[in-house]
Amino acid sequence: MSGGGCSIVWFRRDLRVEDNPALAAGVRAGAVVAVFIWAPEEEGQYYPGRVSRWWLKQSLAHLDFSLRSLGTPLITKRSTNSVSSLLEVVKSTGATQLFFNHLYDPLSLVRDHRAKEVLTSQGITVRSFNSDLLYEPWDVNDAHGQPFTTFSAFWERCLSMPYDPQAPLLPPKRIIPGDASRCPCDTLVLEDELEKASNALLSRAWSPGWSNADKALTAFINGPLIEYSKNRRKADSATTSFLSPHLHFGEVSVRKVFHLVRIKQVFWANEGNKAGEESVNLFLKSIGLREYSRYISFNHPYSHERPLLGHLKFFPWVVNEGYFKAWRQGRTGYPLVDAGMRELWATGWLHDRIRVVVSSFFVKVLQLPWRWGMKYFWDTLLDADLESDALGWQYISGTLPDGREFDRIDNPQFEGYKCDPNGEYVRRWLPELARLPTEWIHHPWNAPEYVLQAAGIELGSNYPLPIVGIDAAEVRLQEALIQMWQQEAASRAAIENGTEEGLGDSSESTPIAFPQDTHMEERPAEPVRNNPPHGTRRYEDQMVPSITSSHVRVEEEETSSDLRNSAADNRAEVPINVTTQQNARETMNQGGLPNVNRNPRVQNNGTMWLRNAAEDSTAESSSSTRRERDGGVVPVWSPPASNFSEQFVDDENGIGASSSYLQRQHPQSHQLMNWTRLPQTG
DNA sequence: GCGACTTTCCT
DNA sequence: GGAAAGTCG
Repeated sequence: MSGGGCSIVWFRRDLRVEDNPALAAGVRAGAVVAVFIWAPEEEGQYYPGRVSRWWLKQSLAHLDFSLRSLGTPLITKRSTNSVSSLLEVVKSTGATQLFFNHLYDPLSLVRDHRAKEVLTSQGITVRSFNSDLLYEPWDVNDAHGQPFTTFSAFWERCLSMPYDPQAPLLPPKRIIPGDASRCPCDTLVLEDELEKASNALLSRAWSPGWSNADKALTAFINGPLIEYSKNRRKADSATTSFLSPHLHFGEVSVRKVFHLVRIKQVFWANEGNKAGEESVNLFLKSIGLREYSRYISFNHPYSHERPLLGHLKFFPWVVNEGYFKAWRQGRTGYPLVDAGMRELWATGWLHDRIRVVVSSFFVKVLQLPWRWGMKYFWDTLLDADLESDALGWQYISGTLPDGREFDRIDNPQFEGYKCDPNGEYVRRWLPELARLPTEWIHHPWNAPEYVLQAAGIELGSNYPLPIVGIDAAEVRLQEALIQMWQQEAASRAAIENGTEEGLGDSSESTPIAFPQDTHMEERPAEPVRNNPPHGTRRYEDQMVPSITSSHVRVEEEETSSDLRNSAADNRAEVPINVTTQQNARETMNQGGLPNVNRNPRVQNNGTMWLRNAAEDSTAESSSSTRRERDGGVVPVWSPPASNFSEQFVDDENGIGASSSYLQRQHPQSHQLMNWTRLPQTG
């Protein structure tokens, strides 16, 4: 089937040689050229953060080493357009086939579709595989063939599928190298000099790379796993798997994790070890959440930027950059929150429990827009993962059908005594509180003066008073919710009266720009593509390793005068409606190929992203276009799933959305956007 | 062992 | 808010 030419194996977030179906297919087909394309500008505002790039750098080196020892190097390419780079690689190597593994974030869905389309039209055989999930999202449906809308139902179904997830594949024994002599490597600069210093400590704690991932997995299964149900909610103990960054980059196959863990479970079940059995269930559940994040992303590609429940769109977020800064710097006056934020700042890592605490505090107490928090996580987490983080923040924000109630505030004081009962975690990250007795460690504002004095604490001076009181936060939250429902009702009424135009551009439903003064993303008014490819962007927040010296950074709050203006620039782009060529005719009337592209940042990407989707998705074409099993298969718009539309915000626009910014961009508002299958081949 | 009550957890 | 699990008489 190889027909003489070699195969390109396109590595992305599957940086492993074991259980890698795309690589296996390439090896089976003959000579292989392995390629990794670094095109971060394609990610828009989700340009990978410093620690994430550090990880990637190590992981690529590791993969290159492994591939070389099997017979072929990893060719790295620096690009601003993955698809055209692929095409160049194909041409310069004379390849006739392209293999890659699926990804499910909205950007990849569109990019990969385009890659298939473009390369197929050049006569290249393109095949793609599932390597990232136990089951492809389109294979997990309810009795009516509809996607699930709650996690537990979804996961129950996954665990009771009639067929097991595929057994992991062994690594190839050797790889016949394709001719890459005319396809030189680009050097990827994934960290600059400044970042190197900040990154130096990371390698003490972490070992990226697929074989290290494998070791981490084995160590976890033979160690902490059995106690997982007991220990998993202690902030400070090394009882979690620490697999998440490995999983993010696909260094370890989730199917291998699943199989090994299941084997252990059977073993413990036979021993009658109930705790061990339960531990496996709980651990698998966290694997299930990762699956679910892809599932949600696939079925609702806007979930990283818009609440899945429509009414949350009307929540009056507190746009207060001072709060945001205090949260980032761990200066909120709530010890558990501050300890967590400083750990994140210093290490790029947070225990899952602490992520819940700090993000819940962010949304419920500070009432800052959840997407700011999500973006900060993206910039700082070692395991930053768009799908998982979007799911996490939506859960915390109460914007999922089965998420937390929005009106309930988690009290960091009580949470503190649950996950850090002895205050050790707080003392480690907040040295200024180190001498405070455990009795007060999670609520120093209640401590008697003499206790504080003895501990060397002066509240408001060397440790802040609570930035917002819980009681005040509760009151404000109730008021905000009342306002939200009023807005929602008003908007609903306006739509029913057909006067939605009249409501104008209410700021509540306008996406709120990520503050620009945080140095975590590209500087304002400077399109990404004009940035130097790397390096010169500043990550000041992350670069202050000294915790104690950081507090007195009294920077003036430049309240960004043009939040409204920058909203347009910061909103992540919207995937366009894409179809296969075979089905292009059916959907052509929807403007399947965009002719409008108002986002200066994505002009180079041409047709990949579309700011103004007004032309798309009239969704009249209810063509749930079934695809052939093999070859250039793509996600397409699917017909509206009317039974959801009452509950979910329509992915393009919320139910009851007023004529906001979004509304104007997406006048056809009542269809649930959905991607159908990007089927597995091979 | 059992029912009423309390606490914990929920993606 | 409601299920599930723990606790006490």
